[in-house]
Amino acid sequence: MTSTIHIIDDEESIRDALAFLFASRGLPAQGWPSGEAFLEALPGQDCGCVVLDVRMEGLSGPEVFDRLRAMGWKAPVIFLTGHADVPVAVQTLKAGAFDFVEKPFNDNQLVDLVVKAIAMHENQRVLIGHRQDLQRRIQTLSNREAEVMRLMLQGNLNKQIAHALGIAMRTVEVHRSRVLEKMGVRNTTELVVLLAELDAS
Amino acid sequence: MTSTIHIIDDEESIRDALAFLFASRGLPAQGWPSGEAFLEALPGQDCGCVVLDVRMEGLSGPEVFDRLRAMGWKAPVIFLTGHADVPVAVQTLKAGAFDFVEKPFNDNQLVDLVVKAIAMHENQRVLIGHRQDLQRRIQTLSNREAEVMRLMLQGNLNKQIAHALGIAMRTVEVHRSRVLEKMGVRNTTELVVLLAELDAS
DNA sequence: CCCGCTATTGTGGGTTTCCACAATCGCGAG
DNA sequence: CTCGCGATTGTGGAAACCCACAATAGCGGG
Repeated sequence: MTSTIHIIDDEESIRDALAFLFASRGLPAQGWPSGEAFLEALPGQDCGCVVLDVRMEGLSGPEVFDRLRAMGWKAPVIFLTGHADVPVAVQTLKAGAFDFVEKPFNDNQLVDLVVKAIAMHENQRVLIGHRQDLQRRIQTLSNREAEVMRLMLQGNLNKQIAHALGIAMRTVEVHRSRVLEKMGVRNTTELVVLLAELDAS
Repeated sequence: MTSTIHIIDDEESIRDALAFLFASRGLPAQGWPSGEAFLEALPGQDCGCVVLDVRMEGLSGPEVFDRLRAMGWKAPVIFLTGHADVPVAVQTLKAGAFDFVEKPFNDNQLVDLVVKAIAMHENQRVLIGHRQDLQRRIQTLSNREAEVMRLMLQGNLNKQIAHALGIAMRTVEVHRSRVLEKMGVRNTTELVVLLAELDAS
């Protein structure tokens, strides 16, 4: 596992302790003294997970989280808090945070949590890649092809599509064939299955 | 909206205040003095939503929630708490609770929340109904028909299915036709679309 | 034993899908 | 103006799908 865990906390002792904990488990980690510093550097490529303190000088944890979400951030975010704050916990979880942990925490449990978060992120990265690949294929379709595909997906016969679009059935066959070729599938059934799999995730 | 809101709280004043609040907004409500009482009566048919206090004599809110989930309960559950308890909030939310609200709460916000929860439940009820209908149709298939359908859904030609099952292509045609008839669709595309839509929800 | 149901198979004919080969037209870019 | 691309269409032939009509065999229940 090569993903880096990014620890954002204005307390150096906490950052170092966590970095040491993760390093001792073979998990690469990097600390950031503030949300601002992290947002400015914004290391995205190798990020496996963010461990984010709620209370910080400057931008708070939830504020950093909002910024990340606003820019389409995908890596999981685990909040740490030393103060019981139910509304913040509820709000961040409902907004998509991976988890919310009170200090003091159990080392093993935090590591397990981080490992789970990284694994989930990895799975999602694969799915996102597939979805982007599918999107690229869809982008190669001409307008007409895309239109024919939409009607194909409704289970229409070629002659029904021809009638709907006011063109010859031979033309529908041409478009249909090109759609299947560009989408890399054998037939309409495979196309529906492919689109459905990625729609569901 | 005919769904009932079930309020579970061992404090009669809270139950009555909430029942009054909901009634004043045209939302039918019923109070229960304990989790035990609710679990014993277990009104399921008209339940739109459960509002559940965390701290109670006997079974606690989270314990009631666990019992409900264990029996496949579907209606949304909103927790109320007078004590900041982050781990409980996090755990119940991650276990599927609809929301977690600290007392004192804003009347309008709680009502909005309940209305949202009921609407979500209604949507899910419709989907569950569709899924059950689909399941019933699938149950009408003979073993052989179900087997042919599985291969159909993979985009196989009749002759491919015939080869895989070691039978004549004519037989595959017969099974295929009966599958489409029993599933109430025009062709394999409609069948895949139908199954995918309900799989995704 | 009879009946109903499922599984299986065949024949013949119609419909739909698929496509190689071929061609025209319109539009936009260089 | 030329070229490339997309949209459109036709011909002819093969493959795949669909099904009415017909039949046999096996199994379980009454």
